[in-house]
Amino acid sequence: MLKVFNDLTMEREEFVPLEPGKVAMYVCGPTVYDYFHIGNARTFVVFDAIRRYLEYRGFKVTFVQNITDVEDKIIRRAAERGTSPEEVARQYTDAYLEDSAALGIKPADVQPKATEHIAEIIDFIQRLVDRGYAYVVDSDVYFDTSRFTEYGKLSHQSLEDLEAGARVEVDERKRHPADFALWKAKKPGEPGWDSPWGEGRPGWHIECSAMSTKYLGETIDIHAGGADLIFPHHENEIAQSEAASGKPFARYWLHGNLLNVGGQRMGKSLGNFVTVREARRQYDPEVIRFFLLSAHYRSPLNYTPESLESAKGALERLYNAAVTLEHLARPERLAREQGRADEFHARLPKYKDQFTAAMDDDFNTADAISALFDLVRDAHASLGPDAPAGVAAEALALLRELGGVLGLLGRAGGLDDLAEEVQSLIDQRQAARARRDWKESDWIRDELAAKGIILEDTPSGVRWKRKV
RNA sequence: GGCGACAUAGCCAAGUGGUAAGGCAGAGGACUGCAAAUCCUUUACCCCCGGUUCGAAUCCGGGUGUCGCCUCCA
Repeated sequence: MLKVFNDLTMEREEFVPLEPGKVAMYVCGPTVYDYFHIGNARTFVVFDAIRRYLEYRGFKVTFVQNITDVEDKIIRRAAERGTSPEEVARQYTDAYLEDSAALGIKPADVQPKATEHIAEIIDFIQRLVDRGYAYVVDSDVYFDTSRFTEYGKLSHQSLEDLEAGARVEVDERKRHPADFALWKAKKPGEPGWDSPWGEGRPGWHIECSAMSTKYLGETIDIHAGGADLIFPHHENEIAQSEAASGKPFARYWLHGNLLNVGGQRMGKSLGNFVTVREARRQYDPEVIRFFLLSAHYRSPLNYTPESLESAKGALERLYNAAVTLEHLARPERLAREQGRADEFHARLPKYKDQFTAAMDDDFNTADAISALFDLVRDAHASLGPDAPAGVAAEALALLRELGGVLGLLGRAGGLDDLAEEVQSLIDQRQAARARRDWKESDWIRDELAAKGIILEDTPSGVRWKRKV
């Protein structure tokens, strides 16, 4: 039974989608004004893994993620650079898609952009105005939070609590400090679209309500994002959507914890961030992905160079196992040993169950990964050089299957044909070893290492792999 | 002030009542021409103090410390 922690109820609940077998899932995407950083990546990677697991579990998932391509920061960035907001948005949308692909994040089924849904957004706001949930001041439109009695149900705060926070900017034109803009009147030099209230652009929160409703319907199964979006963003989405439709907006609200650096939140404003782009120069993106999945998604996770190194070592161990298994799985091998391998073979389902149980438990990726390591250790210990190829092949298939659920080990195995030059060097080295010419032998090994080919002399013959 | 988390070995991190997973790093051993990979062995007064219980890292109460949200932010 799949259990998920629902931030709306603050409880772990059985996951039951509205329509059996189908999941409507919406994850808030990036505002494209800069490269995204590893902290942002944590959320995207985590919910990508969750999506993959739901699919693995047999659900037909419709995954929607927006791209916010009109917003204050984009406009500001464009002004700084003397270019247009469209240009800034285009550049960083491309960068976002490229970096996410590198992190192994599957493309969304629908990736709507705010600027391409202005008509839907205007309709949505109009509905709120008509129903008395929004009011117009000059050419701005605000949501009237006082009218929505359940306001605060996600962040578990009342309007009074929020007011007491005293960090709300005072704006005399708003009826309540917590009221937020649905439509912002155009200021000189800003992009704008015609609307019943004058030229302007949408507020941040409304796009998600409008686009989620358009592509997934009025009530969706899962709405997710980073924990920092709980308030005000998701609170506001609930208010807008439920005020407009009169129906529950999302059944399960999932939020990923933030990534810390030096015990503090990684954030643009703190200047302590590392973009995925930068990190990619130093680490294989799969290492970054592994690191981001190495803690439970609702736990804090601290970013340090050491933890990345640790992730690298761990991932290498998994890949080493894949290489070993692939060698053992070669069909031409003669298997002379059967006993231990048979017992191991019988244990394979256990590892799959272990993995599934961990993921069923509110997507415990850290625990699920440990099932991979348990499988790998058992495989190494149980499959000697003479183990049957079929068992090795099955173990490798399972490792790839489970790794794939997490978006890992995509390159597992895949012993491609070596370049002839490389193969002849290996042959030369074998000849040198046969005549105990260690100098020549070691020289060739170093030579290949420089090309990223690692040689290992094993009881069952020389074997090679690519450096991670 | 309000709302909410977190505190487990050198480091990272699972574990929601029954002898403390997993990874990284370290040490020793096996294998190897040497390596590499791998295997075996090895390292925890579970932040503190009370309480509940036959039994608590796990539940309750009280501390201490760290963090997040309450303003744009994944």
